[in-house]
This record gives sequence, C-alpha cells and structure tokens, in this order.
Amino acid sequence: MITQKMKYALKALLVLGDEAAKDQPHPLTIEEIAKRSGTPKRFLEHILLEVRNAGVISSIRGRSGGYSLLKRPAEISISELLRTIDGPIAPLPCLSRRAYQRCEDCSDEATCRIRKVFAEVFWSYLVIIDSLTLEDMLRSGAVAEQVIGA
Amino acid sequence: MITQKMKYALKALLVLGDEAAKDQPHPLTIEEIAKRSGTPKRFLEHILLEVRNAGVISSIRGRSGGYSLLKRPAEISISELLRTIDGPIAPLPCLSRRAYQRCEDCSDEATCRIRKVFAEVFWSYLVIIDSLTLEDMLRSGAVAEQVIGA
DNA sequence: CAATACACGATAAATCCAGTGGACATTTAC
DNA sequence: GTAAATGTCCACTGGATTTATCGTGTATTG
Repeated sequence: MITQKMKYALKALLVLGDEAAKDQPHPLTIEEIAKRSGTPKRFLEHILLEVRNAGVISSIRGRSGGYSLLKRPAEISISELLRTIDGPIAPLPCLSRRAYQRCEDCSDEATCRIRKVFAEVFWSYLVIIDSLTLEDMLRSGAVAEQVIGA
Repeated sequence: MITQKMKYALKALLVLGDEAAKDQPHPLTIEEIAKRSGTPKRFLEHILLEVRNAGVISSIRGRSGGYSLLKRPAEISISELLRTIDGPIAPLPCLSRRAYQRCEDCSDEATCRIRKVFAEVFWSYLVIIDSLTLEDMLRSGAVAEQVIGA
C-alpha cells in the first residue's frame, strides 16, 4: 500500500502537469494546488517541499510565487517519487540499492533463500515500475475533467 | 518492505518444509522452530497460530505435539501468506480484491488516473508473485545447510 | 512597507509493529 | 489420574510511523 502522502504527491503532480500542458502555464500556489487536488493545505506544504528538494518541481517565493514542474512529465519517474516520499521500495532492506541495509538476523546473504526468491520477484517488478512516468498518468485520464479527488 | 513478522513466518515455513522433506518427518515444537529459525519464541507462537488458521500448517496439542505442513510446498502460495501476515498487497485499497475499500477522497474510480496507472502495474506484479510457492523457496537454497538466520 | 507567498521546525493524536506475559486447555507418559 | 509438556488465547506495552496542524521566519513584489 502506498501512503496517503504519496497519493497527495501524485495528485499535486497531476495538477501541475495539467497546468504545464496549458497554453500559458502559471506557477500555482499551494492553496490552489490544495484546492484542485483535495489535499489539506498545511500538509501539502511539507509534501511539495520534499518533492522540490528531490528536484522534480521548482518554487518561486513572494507575491506572485507558486510551484511548477521542473522537468517534462516524461522525465518524472513514479518510482523515484515513491522512493522520495514513501522510502525504499525493495521488499527487503538487503535488496535495496540506495538504502541497502544488512538484515540483522542474516548470517549469509549469498545463501539466504528468502533473499534469493524475493530478489527475482523484485527485479521483475522494478522493470515495470521504473518505466512509469508522470506522462503515463497524465495521458491515462485523457477524456474527463479531473477536479477534486477525481 | 515486508514486515519482520512475515520474514519469521517464511523462516518457519522453510524449517517445516525442510523437515517435511526428510525420511521420517516429525511435528516440530514451537521451541524447536524458534531455535532453528532464530525467532523469538513467544512471538512465533502468534505467527504460527495465524498461519495455522489460514490452513497452511496443522498443529497437534499435548505432550508430543508440534507443527507440520498441511499442504505440499508447491501448493503453499507466498502471496497468500503475505496477505495473511502483512495484509493486502495492492498498492491502493480500491485495487484489492479481498480487502477492497473505496478511497475516501475519490469521486470516480472509473476515471481516477492514479488508480488506472497503478492497476496496470499491479496486475503485472500479481502475475509474478502469485506464481511463487514455498517449493520455489525450498529449492532455491539447494546446497548449503541453512540453520539460524541463514 | 505591507501583503502575499514559500520554508522550516515543533508538536500531537492515531495507528501499526514487534514483542512479552499470564492464564487456560489439551494431550501423553507414567 | 496426575504431572508435565505443549498449543491457544487475550491483554498489554514501548517505540516508530503516519497524518496531519500550528507558529514563526524569510523572500518577493506592488
């Protein structure tokens, strides 16, 4: 299960992606994004900050400030966002590349049967999710207007 | 990430699977399983109970009691165990078959772009993990003796 | 310089995770 | 039949994580 926070992050990116697709895109304020995505404003604040620090969006401060996409939707990886917001996606700490941690109770990784089996499943899974981008999400709704919580 | 509890459950099933493969398999006591798998005994108690209630293993009470596999390893699904121990494996509650729950903040599932994209990823993932059984795990270690925490 | 916006840290309630403890029920060995 | 070994069940706890909210600070612009 992905967290609520991750869902909010995705909704926010969808809002920003939709905006970026317009003729004259403007930076959107937290308030505006919160309204359009149905996210608690003060919570969204923290989320957008994390996403920004990950280099996915940019912020402008002051009077006519707000947030906008920093990269093209096709370059924004969903799995990277998952790692940013929810942490490692590997099923075991000893299978995570960027957050590797030896299992406390494991004497030999090379022969661990749990690790071995989950490694295979995980690699297959990675191929699928690593290829997913914000563009895939933006396109997948195509027809209907998607406002709050849609 | 799978929970520690799930790891313990898997280790216990590996121990029971190894035992079942012997010439004269005996039921193993909680204490014995705990020792061989490196699991806290009182905690393992809860875990084995859940696994038993799921119909995967059987228990015999009394003096010479213990636990043993109820099905053949090839019939014990890892994904079912995951669902039993860790709960739903779907990325969103609205994508879980057995634990379906409408997303509070979702007005229309049919057009939800988050749901749509994760559904595709999830179905692909399910194909992989649903095919995994205890037998795959038992076979994957083949060579080395696997005792505590191996 | 004041209004508007993002930035950042503290705090808090609810839930989940990992584990422990005690009392009770069942079976077998003697 | 009784004691000992074993599984069963319920309650509880300490710590971490999740899901926020609040107050305050800082930058920008009209």
